Parts: sequence; structure tokens; C-alpha cells
Amino acid sequence: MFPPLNEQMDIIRRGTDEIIPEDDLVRKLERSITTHTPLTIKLGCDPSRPDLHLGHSVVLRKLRQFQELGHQAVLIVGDFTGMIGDPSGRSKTRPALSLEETRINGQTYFEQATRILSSKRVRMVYNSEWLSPMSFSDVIKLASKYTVARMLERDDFTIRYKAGEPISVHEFLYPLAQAMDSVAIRADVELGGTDQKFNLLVGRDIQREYGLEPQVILTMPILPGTDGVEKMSKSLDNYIALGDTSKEMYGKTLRIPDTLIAQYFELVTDVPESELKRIRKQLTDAARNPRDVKRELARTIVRMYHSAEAAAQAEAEFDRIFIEKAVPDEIDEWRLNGSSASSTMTALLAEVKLAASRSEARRLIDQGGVSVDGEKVTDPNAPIPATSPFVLKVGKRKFLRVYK
RNA sequence: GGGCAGGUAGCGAAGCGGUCAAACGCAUCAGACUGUAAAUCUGACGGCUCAUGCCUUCGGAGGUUCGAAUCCUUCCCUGCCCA
Repeated sequence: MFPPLNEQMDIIRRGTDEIIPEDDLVRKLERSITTHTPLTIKLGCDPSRPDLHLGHSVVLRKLRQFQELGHQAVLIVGDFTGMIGDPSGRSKTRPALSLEETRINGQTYFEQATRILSSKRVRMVYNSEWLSPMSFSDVIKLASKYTVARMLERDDFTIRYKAGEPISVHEFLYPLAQAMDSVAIRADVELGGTDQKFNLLVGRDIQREYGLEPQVILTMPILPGTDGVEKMSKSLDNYIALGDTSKEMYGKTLRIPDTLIAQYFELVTDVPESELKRIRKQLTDAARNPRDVKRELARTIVRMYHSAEAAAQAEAEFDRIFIEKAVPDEIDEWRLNGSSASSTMTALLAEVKLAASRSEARRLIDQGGVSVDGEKVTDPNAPIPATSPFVLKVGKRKFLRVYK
């Protein structure tokens, strides 16, 4: 029923950062094989941001591998924690969501996640189910099982504490709440990004406190965003969304720094280990133009979420626009109705939202970043074109077809 | 409860009565060069204006002053130390 241990371990190890402790995982897998019982693999998801991107796909793909090995995936929607607002350091005040919103987001999350996950062995649960009924004394009891010193071991807390930045008391409750999730579903393994390591480890301790066998934790590297510096995230606008069109996906992928190529192949695609090795070698030996390797990556990714045809089309389109500098096939349109008061290019740019303000529009024109039907606009006060429709281009890749 | 230090544009950080829409760095945007990569260079970077200029900003609210980000009062928020 389950593949042999070594085979499972090989698959599980691919791309992972750490498995803690690895021995325990081996033991659990062995037991699973002999008792014909699937392991429960936990992954927590944040319902405040339901738009999934390649960064999420790294850990979801790992979960998928577990499914394929015959194990049971459990997605925990943090609706309860989401209602309070996630502190987790960096983004100080996340908007607290209503229960309803978390439900809707949870559903959206699930739909997107199943683009990657198999819909078979997967369960989705909301953590309000067990966190919400906890009484204050339950919480005190839970909190008593962990010490402040240990909390402060967490990197994020240490840094902020030393830097004199505020840490709210309830932030200490988060890892504990997350740990309760592991208790509630009796997780055997919990997946997460490396930034989750501390929280995942707390889960082990708390499970033990509640008389359960501690989960094994498995961390995946954090996928850098298309800027090559920060982690991929929607708020930094350096992401490639699972729901992006094939053209967006292709274009964005080609825009990542060369240094990320191999890592992307490893973490977000299914290319086999041997192929991965070949690609790494080509890149380090400069045996192949990195551009071509990157194009291969872009095609591979588009193929995964769309199709081979879509990938070919996206590539052709890309070449047309950026190499031949042609206008894309499909571009947004804007209709100026009679009420438009715009008479100059400056006003027009602001009206159609290609510039945030008139000042910005003027700046763009002054800097030579605006063209109409391929003709560069040089005068901010130039009248809007007499023709209809005309194609407005701002910067390298913002197009708009305007009808009068 | 007491003492001290802070809250400046997306972020970090100068400024400490006029010359401040506010230095500098990062991020961002545009241009050049490229492979829409990186690196580099140039420019821009509150809003309205062709422009001189005007308007709204320096935690909130009041006040002093011809004039305040800069001084005073008060409130809110944060950190540190003591209790």
C-alpha cells in the first residue's frame, strides 16, 4: 500500500531544508507501513491572504508528495487566529477578519490549493472549532506549559526584543494556539516554511504536554520573490500567482534574477533530480545562456498551471512584445465617455489611471516613458490624439487601448 | 506608580523658530545599456500648476509667535530603567 521507506524518504527529502528529528520520521513511516495507516500531515494556512502564489506552492507541493505516498493531508484554516489578526512581527496590524470572511477566504484557499494538491486524501478544518470553545482557564493552563525564556528563543522575538521593539503578550499565544492545532488533529508531521520552525517546534512540546507523540517538523526553504531579495509575497508585489494568466506567469518568471533559476527549478517544478543537476551545471559552467535556461523554466511553470500550448503562446507573445516591441494581442481597453474633461495627455494619463496623479503623468512624459501608437509623447500638454482607438503605452509594459 | 528617551514622507534616518515639501540611504518609477536578468549610469520621487506660485504634510488637539517639524500645554502611542 505504501512505497518502501527509502523511496519515501528520498521523495520527502527533495528540496527540504530540515526534518526534525529525522529519526522520528523514519520511525513513523515504518510504523505506517507495517500498520497500513497513513500519517496525518498538517499544513496551516493563513486565511487573511487567500491569493496563493508560487511561494505557497513550495510547501503545498511537498504536501502533495505526501499524499501521493498515501498519507493524509490536513489543511488547517486559521480562522480563529485570523479573527484576532496575525502579529508575526513584520506586518504589525493585519486587519482582523470576521468569521464570515475567514470562511470565504478559507474556501478560496482550498480551491486554489487543490490546483496542486490531490483532492483525494485531503481534509480541511477550521481551528475555531477547538480554539473558540477554550475558556480563559484553558488558555492559562496552556500558557503555563511554556516559559517566557523559551518564547524569547524565537528569532523574531529575540531580535525585536533586543531592538526595543514592541512585542504584545498575545503574540506569545500564537505559537501556542498553533500548537493546539497539532494537538487537536494529532498531527504526525507538520509542514511549514523555515520561518515557521519555531512555531512548529512548539507544537512538538505542547503535543507532548497533552500526552501525544510529538510531530515531526519539516521545513521548506522560503522562495525568494521575483525581485530576488525579499520572500515572495503579495504585499511586496514580487509574486507569481497561481491564478496568473499564462502570459503574466511567463513574463514574470523571465524577470527573476538569474541567480534564482536553479532554486526555482528545484522548489516549484517537478523536474527530476538528474535534470536539476544538469541545469545547475549548465549555469555554473556558463555552458548555456542563462536566458535560455530561464525560458525553459518559464515554459515549465506555465505548463504546470496552464498547458503546453499556453506556454508556447506566452513565449511567442513575449518575444513579440519585448523583442520586436509590438503591441500585445490582448490589452485592456478604456472608453472615454462624453463626460471626460481630459484635453491634454497629462490629464488623460491620470484619468485612465496609468499615472497616480497629474504630477506623475507629467513626470512620465518628461522622462520619455509615454507613447501613443508607438510615437513618443514629448509635450505634457499635447492634446489627446484625434484618432480612435489609439494605443497608450506607459513604461515598458503598460498598454491601454483607448476609445473615444 | 516614578524617572528617562522617542513618535518626521513607503521604510530607515537627519532636521530642532524663518533659507523645510523637509538632507541622506533603501525601496519605487522612468530613461540609457541589455537577455524586460544582474551590475552600472541618468533623472524623478506629496498634490495642483507651462511656469513664477499655490495648497496639504513632520503622532492628535489646542496655544505662543510676523513666522513652528522645530517653543508651550494637553492627550494618545512606543521603548528603556526603577518600583
